[in-house]
Amino acid sequence: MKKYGLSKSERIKTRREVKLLFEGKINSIDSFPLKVLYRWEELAEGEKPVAKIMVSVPHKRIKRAVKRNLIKRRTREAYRINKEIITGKINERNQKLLIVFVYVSSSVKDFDTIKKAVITALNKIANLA
RNA sequence: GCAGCAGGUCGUUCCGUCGCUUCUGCCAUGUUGUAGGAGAGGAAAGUCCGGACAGCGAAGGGCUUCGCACUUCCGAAACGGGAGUUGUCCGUGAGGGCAAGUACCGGUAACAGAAAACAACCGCCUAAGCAGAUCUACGGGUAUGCCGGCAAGGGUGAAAAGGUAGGGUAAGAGCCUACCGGUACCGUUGGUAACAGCGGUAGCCGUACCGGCUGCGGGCUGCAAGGCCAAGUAAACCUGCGUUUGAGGGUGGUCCCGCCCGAGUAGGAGGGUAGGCCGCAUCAGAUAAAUGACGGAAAACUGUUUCCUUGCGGAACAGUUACAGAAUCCGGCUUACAGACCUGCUGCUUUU
RNA sequence: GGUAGCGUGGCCGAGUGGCUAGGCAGAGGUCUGCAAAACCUCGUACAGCGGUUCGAAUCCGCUCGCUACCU
Repeated sequence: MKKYGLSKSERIKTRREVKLLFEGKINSIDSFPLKVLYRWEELAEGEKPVAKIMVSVPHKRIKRAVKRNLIKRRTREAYRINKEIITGKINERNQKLLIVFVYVSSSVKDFDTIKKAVITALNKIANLA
């Protein structure tokens, strides 16, 4: 796994995994302007320990597609730069970690604000694990 | 110089670090390599029109229904575009917006007003016809009434049956005449045409909207169309109709002509699934949806400050750099948009 | 992605071209010793901007917001 990469395999792409996050017993962290939901999963046959993420920005709060895209890119970027915070824990537990970042503000925040929120959330996940 | 109108073009650039999607090659398959290439728009938007494409019985006829409607050219087509015609509204102006087939038939026109369309409430008139007090020279016949006539005047209204003047009359009226305005028709000139100009003829003379009528066009549904693969469940239950005496279905709002399938079918309640591939790209081609993040320069614009300068300008600081993100693909329309540039033109001001 | 529909006071909701009904809630008053009930009175309502028309909630465009359906 690249140290600062974020390829397809590190993103949640199937309906099954989304269902797990929103229907099962989940852990939630508020870190304005984000709400972070995460869940540890046992590895399936042949899988390696990995963290998979998705970013959600509701149309109800941000009307323009350009702005929603911008927020998603900034959030992914902030995770990409700082994901090493949790990579150690994942290898230690030998599990799969699913994370979803839900944007809860109604205005577009700059990169620094989002970055701080992501770092705070990742640190909490690492400490609680 | 300032303000503006019309048409067109563009709509940030460069460097560094770290990333994303995809294609090709290589090493030989790293579910995470390496090298090189490609990677949002003028509106990608709204989904308002039109087409390609796909499925649905041949998509045939009648009725119904929907859309369009000055002329001409372009266009595959469009409720599209160019140029033009007429009317009307806005603007000092350059210009801009809107409208336009037809009038045989029908409907509507609140409130106000006499009346909103074969007009007659007030009003004006009493010539002709009938009756006829007073009067009478006994022949009549006045006032008046009846029967009627008229459309000039009436504070309304968005709109009132062409306007002015004269004649005419009982009173009046295009009833008649002159001039003016409009309409229709004829001729002629120009124009492909809409139409315009000129000449003549006809007293032919209010308006708006809608329906109707006429002509032309349209089958419907839309890539969640449609096709394939994989996985899984329930061939079970209830009700109606039916098995060659034919239920039901096979595209449209309905009917008809004809054709086909047919032993099940329609509804209810309940259960399962909701993954992948094609469609889907002539160098964007994703699919929880890539095309970016951060930092530093440059450029442009705006504002402020002070200084220099006759002035054009220069410097410093601050701010701004829009609207907006492809999802089958094209042609238009509409809407959003910081700012810059080009061409033609208009108004005002100044100088010559 | 595509296809439909809706928007009328704080809330619900009628209104098919002529002053925008009605109910609930709210405010003030009458009544009462005080309340309730009843009665009377009151208010920047047609999502926004244009167009057609003498006149638009209504008809026609565009914009905004909301909802439903198609897999």
